[in-house]
Formats: sequence, structure tokens, C-alpha cells
Amino acid sequence: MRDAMEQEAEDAPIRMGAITDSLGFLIRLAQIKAFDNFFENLGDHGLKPGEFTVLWVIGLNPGLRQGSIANTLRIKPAHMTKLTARLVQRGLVTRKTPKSDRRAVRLYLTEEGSGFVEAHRENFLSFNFTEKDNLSQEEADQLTSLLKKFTGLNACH
Amino acid sequence: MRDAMEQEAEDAPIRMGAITDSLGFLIRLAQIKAFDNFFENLGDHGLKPGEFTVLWVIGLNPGLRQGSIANTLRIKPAHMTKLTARLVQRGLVTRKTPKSDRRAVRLYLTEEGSGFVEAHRENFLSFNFTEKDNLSQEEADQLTSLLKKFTGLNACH
DNA sequence: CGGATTTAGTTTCCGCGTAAACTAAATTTT
DNA sequence: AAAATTTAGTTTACGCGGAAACTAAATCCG
Repeated sequence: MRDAMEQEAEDAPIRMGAITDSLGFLIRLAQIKAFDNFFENLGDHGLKPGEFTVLWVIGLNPGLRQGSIANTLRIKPAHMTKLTARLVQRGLVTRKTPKSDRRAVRLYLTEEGSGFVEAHRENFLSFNFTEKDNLSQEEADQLTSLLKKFTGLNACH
Repeated sequence: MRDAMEQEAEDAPIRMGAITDSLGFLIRLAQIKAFDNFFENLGDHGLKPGEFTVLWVIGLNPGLRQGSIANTLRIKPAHMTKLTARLVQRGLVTRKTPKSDRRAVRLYLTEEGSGFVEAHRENFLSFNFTEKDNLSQEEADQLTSLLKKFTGLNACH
């Protein structure tokens, strides 16, 4: 009833061949899933994963230069400028140019920013857990550890 | 010499706290790395990972509907339209509207498209390997398997 | 010192991917 | 069979992220 080679039948299984073993492809899928989970759990506060991460790092390193953060989090300078502007505009972050180097920009959390991180810390950290849907705790730990190795997070850049 | 709490010294180690264990963050880093590797190894042919993947799947399933591919590869319809247009424009793919359903669009590789996939198959598959930089073969396999589980690639959607 | 280079960040412009609204065709309902 | 609904794909408008060119300040060097 249906053509042998051509995919005329809608319900025919779709062959994916070797891409199902492609790290690049799998990582892209994982990215999508992680993103979905993020919004399911803390979409309400209106920040995106990247923004939250920046906020987090500023909280841990008040006064860090904008460029250092960009470098650490693998965000490009051009993007960092806009991202920072957004956070400032929301009143979560302040920029300060030190007298010692008037090119530089140092970042600090505002009161509100501090409160924000404090308020969402649990949610943000649990976001690591809720997205482990299909994984046991051990598997999740293993995945985390392998990704760290793969990305060279330990060895720094 | 430097302020205790503030990050006045440039070379001070940057604290990242719990995000180094955040799957979402790690996956983003992995994504960036995979992307870099892709372009290092086959950036010359001018296709991006997503485009190559689509080409690949069409090759394995000639005549598949555009929407089915989008669904399988988690590409949104709106994007799929543009992506397909690009591939058609490069002469790698042809679109065909079957008489049985004049809304649908079926996709096929052209001669050139077939040749293209054929020519880059090795490169494309080895792309899985070259990006395993920091990982042993066993670790890479393990990572692949965990990502499959995490993304639910086995269980389908 | 004063010109050349480097460094920090910004601005402009562009492409990718998405959401929402839309067009057209098939299907369901009555 | 006509109206309502669903389905397939496209169009439009927008935001995110990046590359390249730029501005301004600091450093290097003769």
C-alpha cells in the first residue's frame, strides 16, 4: 500500500541513523529540555537562565568587572553590555566605574538584586534537580561530572 | 592590599558557587564547545549543524513531510520554513507538494544534496569524535548514553 | 614627554529562532 | 452539502546573541 522507499505513510517510523549518537545533536536537544524546565519552574520571575547566572556570579563576587564575568561565563562583550543594561534597568544591578581605571565597569547587586537572588536561590538550585526528570540521582551526578570534564570547566580557560 | 570582600584585584579567583553543578549551565557551555568544534572541522562547507542534520534526515527518509522533520528534530515550523528555503536555494533539497494533500510539503535531496551528504558523511560522523576532546572513548559513550536518556530520545515524544 | 599599541566597553548591523497572526486545504459536524 | 474545526505551512514582527567597527582610556616605548 505504501511506497517502499519513500515516506508516503505519515506514521512510518523516521530513521535518524547515526545522528542519535552525535554529541552535538544530543546537546542541542538537552539544551532545549533544560530551557523548558527552567521556564516551567521559575519562568514567573521574568529572568532568563543567562541573566540569572550573571546575577548569581555578581552576588558571589561583588565588584567584579563586566569583562571578567563575560569571560567566565563565555558571554561575548557585545552581548554582556546589553545583558547588564537589562539588569540595571530592572534595578537589580548597579554599574560603577572605578577611579583607578576609567574604562572599566564594576558590577554590584542592589538591595533588590540581593533580595532577588536570596529569594530565588532555592528555586534556582533546585532547577538542577527538577530537570533530571529521566535520570536517577547517580546518573545526574555522572552527567554533571562528564559535562564538566567535556567543557573543561575544571581546567578553566 | 586588596579589599576583602570586593573583587578589586583582577587576578582574584572568581567564585561560581553552585552553578558549576547546574545542568543548565553546563549544557550551555557544552553547546558552545560543540559548536566551536563543528566549525573547526567542517565549517568549510558552509552549512550549520542544524542544516546538516536536516539534510541527513531527509537523506534517510526521502519524501518526509517538512512538519515531520520539524517535529522530530524539535525545530519550530516557522524556522523550518526558512531552513528549508535555504537548503532549496543552495540546490541541495527539493520541495514537492503531493496531490493527495495539497497543504503538505515533502522533501527530497537533489543529486547535489545526495552527493553532499555522501561527501561529508565521514566528516559529519567524525564530528562526534573530534569533540570528545577531553573525554576518553568510554566517557564519551557514557555521556552520549546519559544525554539520550535525559533528552528522552529513546522514548520519543 | 608624545606617538603607537593595547585594553575595556559600546554601537551598529546582521542572522538565527520564535510567537502570533494568517492563508489555504482537509476533515468533521450537523 | 454548508458551516465549523483542525491541520500544514507561511508571513510578520521581534528578541537574543554575535562580528566588526568604533570610542575612550591606559600602557608601552623610543
